Amino acid sequence: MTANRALELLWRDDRRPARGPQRGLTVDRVVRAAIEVAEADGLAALSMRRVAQHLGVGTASLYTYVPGKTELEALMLDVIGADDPLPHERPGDWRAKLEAWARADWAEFRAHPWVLQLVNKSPAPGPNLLRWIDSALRVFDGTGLSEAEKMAAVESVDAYVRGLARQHLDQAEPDPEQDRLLAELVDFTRYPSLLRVLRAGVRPWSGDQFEFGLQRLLDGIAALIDNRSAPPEGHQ
Amino acid sequence: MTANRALELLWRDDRRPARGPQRGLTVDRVVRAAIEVAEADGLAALSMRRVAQHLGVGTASLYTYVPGKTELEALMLDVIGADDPLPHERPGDWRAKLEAWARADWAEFRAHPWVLQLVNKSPAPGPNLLRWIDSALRVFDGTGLSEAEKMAAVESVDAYVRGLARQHLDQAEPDPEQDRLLAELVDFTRYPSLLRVLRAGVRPWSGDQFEFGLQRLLDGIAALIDNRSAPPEGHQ
DNA sequence: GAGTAGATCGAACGCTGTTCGGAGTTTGTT
DNA sequence: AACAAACTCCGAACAGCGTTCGATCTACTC
Repeated sequence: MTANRALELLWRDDRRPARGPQRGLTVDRVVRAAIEVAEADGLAALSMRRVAQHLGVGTASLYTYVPGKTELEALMLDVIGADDPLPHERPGDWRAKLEAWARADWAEFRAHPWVLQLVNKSPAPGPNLLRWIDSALRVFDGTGLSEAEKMAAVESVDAYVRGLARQHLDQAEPDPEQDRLLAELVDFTRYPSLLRVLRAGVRPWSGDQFEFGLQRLLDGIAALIDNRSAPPEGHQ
Repeated sequence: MTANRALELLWRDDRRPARGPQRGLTVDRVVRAAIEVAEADGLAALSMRRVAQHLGVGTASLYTYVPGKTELEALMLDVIGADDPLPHERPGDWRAKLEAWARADWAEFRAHPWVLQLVNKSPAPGPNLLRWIDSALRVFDGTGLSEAEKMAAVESVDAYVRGLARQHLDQAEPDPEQDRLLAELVDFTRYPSLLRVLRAGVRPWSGDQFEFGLQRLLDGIAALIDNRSAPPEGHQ
């Protein structure tokens, strides 16, 4: 079962074998090399051959450190976020903490697109993921939310940030030639509401609207929390 | 430029050539065949060879209908959502319309995972996308939101639905054996908040929490709209 | 009828992740 | 000291991928 081997790797069960020649590398060096390739030339350029080449090693040798590419990707993901500050360590109340984390995550995805493309591909949870979930849940301590609501709130903000980052990522940069062709092919008067938005200078999926949705979502969570902590008053 | 050809295809600029033998297929049949393959065996099984085989045709022939796989995927995406009801056509006020659309989209992504995996990969906007954006924007007519805010609201809900659907999709189904191994490898007392949530019977990223985040986000948007439409009263 | 643009598609190119088997190295046991 | 087991390393190969090339055939224009 490949998922099990992934688990063991993620949780660093590296009992080294007793016999055989000494290893020339470590799992960690392989993972770091993979990250360097992805950072330099993008996720599309990440291949076992490239990673091996970067390490000055035969391709097949990688398979003594890592069972396959999927597991390597899972390790990359768990390593990359290890140094980020945790949500509960940030200053302020729950809202300030979550806000700061969301902005940092958003910035991270813009800076390292490959992380976003890899995210959610992991076959098993790693230490960093669990650490992060625990921290994010802790942010809601004392808010009066139920356990299910805490988890839901965390998932919601996470889903929003990732979803918007993905839309932004896959959005091609504006190309005048393509815009010209589009204007030529499409009768935009058929889309009056869209036309009004475009005329107002708004660029859909540009990422400019990140704060708007974040604030609305946090407003909604705040309203729920206020309702919970407010004493049952007169009406109703 | 491949994106331009994609645009022309999406907007059906099919000026057929004057000379040469008659074509055995149409772009539409190729796209439909591709969708059938993805529907049957998943996106991973979608290859030009598979599509050609499904049509009883040589692989290279596909390239007379479609410039490449990327463009074929773009066409698949534009075709698949063509029959869905548009947001502004649904009953009720803006909130009811958006809610109904979000639920339908969520259900669609669960039923046809390949759509989610392909989404945002399109090199150019198709008719269906523009039609949908226009309709979604129309939902906010008369709410007092600015054009930028309307677009932001649409993007937010869209990002949330897609983000959560992706998390749910890539979540492996629970495996007792793997859970056992995880429990063996991991000291869960290091993650007390997570432990409390799990003990409460909550399954993270199960998708059960879809409604929670949707309602919070819509609450936040509603609060903004109420503020806008409320007459400037005494205090403030 | 000649010329030509286009349709079809087998074969090949360069790429991918992965497996196999042989050669070399270290260790534990006898 | 000798041997066997266990392990590392890795060139070569396998099956699959998207795409291109070139030959062959077709149907239209002049």
